[in-house]
Amino acid sequence: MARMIVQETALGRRIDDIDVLDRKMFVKGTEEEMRRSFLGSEVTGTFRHGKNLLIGIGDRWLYVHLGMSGSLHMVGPGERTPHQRLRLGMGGSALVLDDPRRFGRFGLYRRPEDLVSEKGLGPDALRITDRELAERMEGRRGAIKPLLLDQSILAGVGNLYADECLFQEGLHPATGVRVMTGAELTGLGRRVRKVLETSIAAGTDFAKLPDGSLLRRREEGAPCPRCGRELASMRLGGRTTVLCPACQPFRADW
DNA sequence: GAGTATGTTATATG
DNA sequence: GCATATAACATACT
Repeated sequence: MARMIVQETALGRRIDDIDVLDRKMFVKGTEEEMRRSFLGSEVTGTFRHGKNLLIGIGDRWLYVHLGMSGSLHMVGPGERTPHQRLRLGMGGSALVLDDPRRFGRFGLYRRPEDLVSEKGLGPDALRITDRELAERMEGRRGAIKPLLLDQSILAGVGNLYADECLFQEGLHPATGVRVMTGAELTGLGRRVRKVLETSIAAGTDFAKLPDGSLLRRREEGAPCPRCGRELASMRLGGRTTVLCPACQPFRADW
């Protein structure tokens, strides 16, 4: 979605002002380098891989990761957001990175390939094939959910979407990946793409997701969208995990 | 004050 | 090397 904002509001526009409001989040490259490349240059394109976004400006790519609470906005003249961390001015309006918790990051890359290799990212979750997913899970041990969140296996699945995918597939998050069948892995690959596509189509507004989506009300004690029984919550890999114990039976004999 | 939160990374442990 | 758990990061909210 962040990429779409840039595509629709910033593409082709010229940067005439730069405001780095949080140096701690500026993790790669220098402000000098940014000014030299960006000022007077146009936004030429975007590139996304998993949760990482690159915005081409001049001869550099602006790297943006939204962390847990970040967001991108195009704001009008004089307008500001509550937690601005970076502002790129263009003809009065500005592209703003807002992030209350400051877990987000930004920086500069020379080429998109550098981002993928430097971070060791797996295939993008929207484009990964069923076979690729199955292959990359081979030889692994442990519960499926933490593996789904591992950005080096596939890039782009976060905690909430991992829960949604496993729920849709009727798989308990702690299912041992070694006891999963080929068909289950294939189904999961297809589900990952489907869940992300559906969310994007809904503008990441969970209320607009189809009936039967866990994300519409992902909380302990809420009714399971499929069977109506109470959803349970547990911690897995340090992350809150919501599931339906009835629809997602536990089997982890690895 | 305590507990929790959509992510990533470092560190310790088995 | 691999997997797991925990803490840390920084802030908002219940």
